Amino acid sequence: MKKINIEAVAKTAGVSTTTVSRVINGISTVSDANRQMVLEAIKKLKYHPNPSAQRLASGKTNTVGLIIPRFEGIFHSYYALQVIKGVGIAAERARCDLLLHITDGKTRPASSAVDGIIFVDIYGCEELLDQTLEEGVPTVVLNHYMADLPVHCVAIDNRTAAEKVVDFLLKLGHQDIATITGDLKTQSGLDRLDGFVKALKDRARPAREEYIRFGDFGLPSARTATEALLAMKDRPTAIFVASDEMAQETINVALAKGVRVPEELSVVGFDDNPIAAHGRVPLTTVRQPLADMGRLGLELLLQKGKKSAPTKLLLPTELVERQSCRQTWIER
Amino acid sequence: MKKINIEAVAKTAGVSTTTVSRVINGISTVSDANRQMVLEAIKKLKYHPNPSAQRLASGKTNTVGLIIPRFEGIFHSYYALQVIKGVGIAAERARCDLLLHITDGKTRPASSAVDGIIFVDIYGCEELLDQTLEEGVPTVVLNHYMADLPVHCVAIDNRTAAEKVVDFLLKLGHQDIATITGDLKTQSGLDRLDGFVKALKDRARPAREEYIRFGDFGLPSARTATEALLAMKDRPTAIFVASDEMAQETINVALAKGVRVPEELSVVGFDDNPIAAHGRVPLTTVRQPLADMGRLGLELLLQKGKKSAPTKLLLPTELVERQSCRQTWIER
DNA sequence: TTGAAAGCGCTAACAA
DNA sequence: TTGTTAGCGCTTTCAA
Repeated sequence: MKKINIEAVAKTAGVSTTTVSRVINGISTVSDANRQMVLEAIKKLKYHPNPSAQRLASGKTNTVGLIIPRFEGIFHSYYALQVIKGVGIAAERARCDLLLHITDGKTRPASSAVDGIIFVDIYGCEELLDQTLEEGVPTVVLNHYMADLPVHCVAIDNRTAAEKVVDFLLKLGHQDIATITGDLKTQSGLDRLDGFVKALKDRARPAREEYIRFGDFGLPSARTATEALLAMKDRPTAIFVASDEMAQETINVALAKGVRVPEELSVVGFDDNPIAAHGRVPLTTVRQPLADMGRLGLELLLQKGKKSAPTKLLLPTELVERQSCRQTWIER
Repeated sequence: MKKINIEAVAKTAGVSTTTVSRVINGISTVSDANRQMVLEAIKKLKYHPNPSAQRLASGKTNTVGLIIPRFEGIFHSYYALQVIKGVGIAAERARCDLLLHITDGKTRPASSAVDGIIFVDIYGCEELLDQTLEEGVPTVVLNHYMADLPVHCVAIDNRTAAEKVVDFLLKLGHQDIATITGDLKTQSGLDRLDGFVKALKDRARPAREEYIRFGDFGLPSARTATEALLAMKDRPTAIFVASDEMAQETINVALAKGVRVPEELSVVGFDDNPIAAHGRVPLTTVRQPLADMGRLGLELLLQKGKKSAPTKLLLPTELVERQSCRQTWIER
């Protein structure tokens, strides 16, 4: 049993290896007759080109490194898998290999192993990012907008999203709007709060300080915050919660205390986590295009490479109205 | 600026490329003096071996393909990311590259691109599996025990887990135990039901047919099933639900109907999804070693290769007692 | 439109 | 313990 390599194909097709290579790579300067012969030989021998050899000879890896920071939160969140899915499907479509690297912030794929690198979030990987930029590896950062660094970014427009939520609640007649934040060490947590505060300020309805409660995306923090909010003498009529999971907990706490949702309390979440659509009170929330973020990240990397100026994409969100919010004037 | 390859290192170190190669690959037949020189040269030049060249020359890819079937369910589940994490961390430790491939069941990495392949679940990828086995690529299937095929498997012992749950509930004094199943098209769904039924039968307490309600891992199905169960004249005192998410919904429905949990109804879930620990009623559930499953899968692939007979691993689960179950005799 | 031949960067006999 | 040398399988100039 002989090895099936490009030479074997060339021999059975009666052409040179160069011609076979041309057919494989879709280079047009091959006569139809020869192309047919080669194609048949390939099929007959069940030939598959050896990727390592292709890469070595061409200098192109056709591979993108996908780096996931190894902090626990990311493995419990809804979003990481959605982003991976987006990147993965785009990669399959582009016939590009994905090198998955779950990192502790120290290791990453060798530059010569990839044409580019995608960071899914950057938390704990700042050094790695500096390295790749220094080495000139084309790089995209997802879900974290880095204004200062010369790197492609695709992120969610959390501020505008928060603004939309505020406007939505104001339009429903709410005067007393509170928020339960996410982890302010994360950009999403911070931006959602900033957007909330700024929106209220811009609309001459500055947020009361006691209406801002700090959570960390964890359920216990949501519980505590909600309890504090509901125990207030002049408690809010609406709460903007920084994640759907937390918002679910807010609803649970409210209902347990006999506070009806949405009749007495409106709640808005963030994520459009499918679990939120089916809970006791279908949650009004903000949908983020997570899979799109992944897809765009890959496409950006493939198109731009390192040539162009860093592209910064801020993806729009969409408010999904379900049944956890209510107009205040209905009950007046 | 010259290219930094193994020859450049050899030159600055004053040795042959072979010696450099030996140092890189940790082959011991190198004098300490030379080793030092080489190491210094590597550091000085910031040299990184070219993986494609290494692979081509050695015939070993040092790469494992990780195949994820592209059906929606898998991206909404808690488990996929945990398994990926397990595989990923083990791969980082073994200094082995992971080729992530999200597939529609048609495409997969070329055999020559990987030393082996791991399927995370097999749903929709049966053909691909046949191909890899036929081509003699070392293969591991995770989360699906395939008794007949000569392939390494690492899965969860769902039957025994269900049995444990039954024994636990029986010990608490429950006579009327119901179950809400997962999607019976999945192996986990099916095995959890089988284990449940068999356990009751073995203990001479055969399950009543009306106490078996069919869900599909989706929240609406859990809601419907729970409502039906609670509406029964002689409703069960305990329900074993095939996933934590569904179990949460069961609790929600029960509480909404004024059925207290655990006082009037005990509920056991499956997964140990972190969200279940923090809900309104901390959920008693079954913990599956998902990350371990991933890790073991990779280690198995690396150790065994295709040489040995197929290894079939069934990982044990652990019952995590929280507060959603209660002894019946307390309230009597 | 075709093919000969020179690498791509590395590993592994083999000989010294 | 070291180095020489012949590939690994492919791409790509260059000349025909």
